[in-house]
Amino acid sequence: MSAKEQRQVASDAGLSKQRVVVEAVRLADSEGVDGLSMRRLAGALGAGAMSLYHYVASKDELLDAMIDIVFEEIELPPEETDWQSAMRRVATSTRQVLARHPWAIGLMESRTSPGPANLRHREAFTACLRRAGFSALTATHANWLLNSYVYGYALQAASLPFDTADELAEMVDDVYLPQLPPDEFPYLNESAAALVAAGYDPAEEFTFGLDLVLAALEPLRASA
Amino acid sequence: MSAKEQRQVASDAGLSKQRVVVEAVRLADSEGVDGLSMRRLAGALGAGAMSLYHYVASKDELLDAMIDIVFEEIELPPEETDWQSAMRRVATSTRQVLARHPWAIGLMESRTSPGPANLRHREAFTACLRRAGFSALTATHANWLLNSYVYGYALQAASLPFDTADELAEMVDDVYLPQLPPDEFPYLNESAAALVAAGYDPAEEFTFGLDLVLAALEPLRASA
DNA sequence: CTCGTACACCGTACGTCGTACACTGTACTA
DNA sequence: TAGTACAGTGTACGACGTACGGTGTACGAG
Repeated sequence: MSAKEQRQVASDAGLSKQRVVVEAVRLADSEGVDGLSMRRLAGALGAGAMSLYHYVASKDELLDAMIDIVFEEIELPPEETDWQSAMRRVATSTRQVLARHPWAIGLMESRTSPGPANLRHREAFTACLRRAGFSALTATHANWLLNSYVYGYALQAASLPFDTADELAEMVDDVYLPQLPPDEFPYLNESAAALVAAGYDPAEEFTFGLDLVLAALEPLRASA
Repeated sequence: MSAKEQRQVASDAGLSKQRVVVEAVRLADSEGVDGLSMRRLAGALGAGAMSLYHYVASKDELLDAMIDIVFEEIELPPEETDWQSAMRRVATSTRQVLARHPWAIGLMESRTSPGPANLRHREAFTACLRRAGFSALTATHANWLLNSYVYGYALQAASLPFDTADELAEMVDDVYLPQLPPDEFPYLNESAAALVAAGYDPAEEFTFGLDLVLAALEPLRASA
């Protein structure tokens, strides 16, 4: 039996790096990244804590692998459409994935080496921009700008406790206004009132900035 | 002796919430947020670990207070200039502060309630936009867009191990290219080469996106 | 001058964490 | 059948956050 077949059998019945990391992501999703410990993870897998170290060198490596799984979930830019539609797809997908795994945002800051899925993603991303007529340098700029917007948006969204217009209205009345004296924070009070009055939907906020950024980038590409 | 005077004396000699939090920020800056423990913090202050709990209810509250100190360091928008210059000042200051305290970025995701400095900052920020002629709704959009860009930029920058053109060139040759097979990652290879050839300076990247975003927002304000 | 009270501060202890290390059992090779 | 490799584990160590029950000193009341 070859080493590969052994690996195959092992992954059918017992543990495997894939299984460990996937379960870790699930645990972090449901309990938060602070609730993810090697012992709890092992418990969820029906194994002893130390068994995990046969598939992961350390918890740090586990976290790196978890981040790369998150990147795997992000759509790659489709090749058959115009660059703006493609980027919109990627950006939207990224936002959704990061909303699903909010712990990933905070983790990205501290880990420096990108995983394979991350690299594949960057390659496809710049490929799309280059094909659309951006120079290598401008594509780098666009890359930074778009990613900054998406990550920053996800970061802000993760620290907000509401997702819909109704939840927002509720929070404004029950939580925000009580702690915002109108004489000290006139503009925030005005904003809060205006948002509630307009039926402001936080879900649409993302599109606004994204469209603005894409439109601003359009004239920078050397049209084919 | 009034309670206030007592507090004054105490802050001259012994501990105080201010001293605790400031030292915690210093520790997180030098050792990373993982290196910040109540015991080590107490040690740095020449006190016992449990003494800290007279000034801070829990480590979570300490982290919240640390974040608010970071917001205190960010410049408020000056009132005497045009809105673009003001926003540029704020954005640049935010970027610098977050570069000084990279741990703060990852912390923002998990803590939901904004501190007083954060609120003051938001108020001044929207005030500036409203005075420049943006509607309350558009000001909210601009707020999201600008903050997303700045936070996202800081997040990406924090996970990069280089700050100057020279360091970049060194990293490209020694670390990136060796792990990027040209046939699998043609565009990343091209980009890396183009950046090094152009003497690309990462420090200037921030300005590019910021200017683009500001210019894109300009037509959205109802000119006075 | 003494006592009671308040409060800043701390020592100890508990449960949990990551993980080093030495150990099982099982499966396959020779 | 003996040997080897390796998946999986049990125990133990040092560090963590923090509950709890102390100390000591400062000060107003008697």
